[in-house]
Amino acid sequence: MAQWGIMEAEEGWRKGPWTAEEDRLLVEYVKLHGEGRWNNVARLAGLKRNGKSCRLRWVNYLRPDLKRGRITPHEESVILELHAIWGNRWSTIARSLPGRTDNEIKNYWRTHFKKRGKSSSQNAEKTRARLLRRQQFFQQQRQQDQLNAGKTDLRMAAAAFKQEMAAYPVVADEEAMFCSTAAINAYAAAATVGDQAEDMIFMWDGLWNLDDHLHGSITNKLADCYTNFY
DNA sequence: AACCTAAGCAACCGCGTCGGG
DNA sequence: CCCCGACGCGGTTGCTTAGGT
Repeated sequence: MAQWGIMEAEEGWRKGPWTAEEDRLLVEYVKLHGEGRWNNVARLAGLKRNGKSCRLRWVNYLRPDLKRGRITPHEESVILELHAIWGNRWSTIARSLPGRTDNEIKNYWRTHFKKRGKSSSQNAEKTRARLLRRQQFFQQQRQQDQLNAGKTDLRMAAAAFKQEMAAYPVVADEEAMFCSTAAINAYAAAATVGDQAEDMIFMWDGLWNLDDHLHGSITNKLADCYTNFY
């Protein structure tokens, strides 16, 4: 790959993509000296990389406990759930997903959930389709729980949410779209219960045009609603 | 087949925090 | 108490790949 080109900083540090040989040297270094003291790598391992670059390469790519492959639906749901709680604190979220890095989660979030402006209707369609798949997953996961839980407060929670939503201005710019775990779970729960799905669909739709600065407060309120479900 | 665009992802950068001297 | 180096985190960049026209 010619990504970034092959660069050398004025200090003599190499930049850009790592070669297999560099990877091997770094792995050898960590085997011998353990993680940390990254600024020693250049001296002890013969790498022309600064410590920061070495640490990043190790943490995000070379660590043996890293999980390869696609994010599973379960992991996706965890990401959504924790993002609703923690916001963009990717490292905090990553701690709950063994084998996944903050960088990976951040990239995943940005790619799948942080929707950008243009062709917004297309984006909306794609996201709704994704939501549907997610909903199917939740349906499987939670069906049993729902049956056991007595599936009571759904309509009440939806009504409460409608009331909350009415207190906030709606922004017509889909740039501000975001996903809320509470809404997703609520949606999934609604689908599980079936006859109350209409209210939950309203809940979801209400989230499409929220401005970013409302994210926190809305998320908290949704979390409250969500708590009421289970 | 050629071109275009969006998605995916590795890597960089800047900044904040922490601990040792 | 201050300074400085090491480290960690979140945001951003830009190249590659995949899919669509």
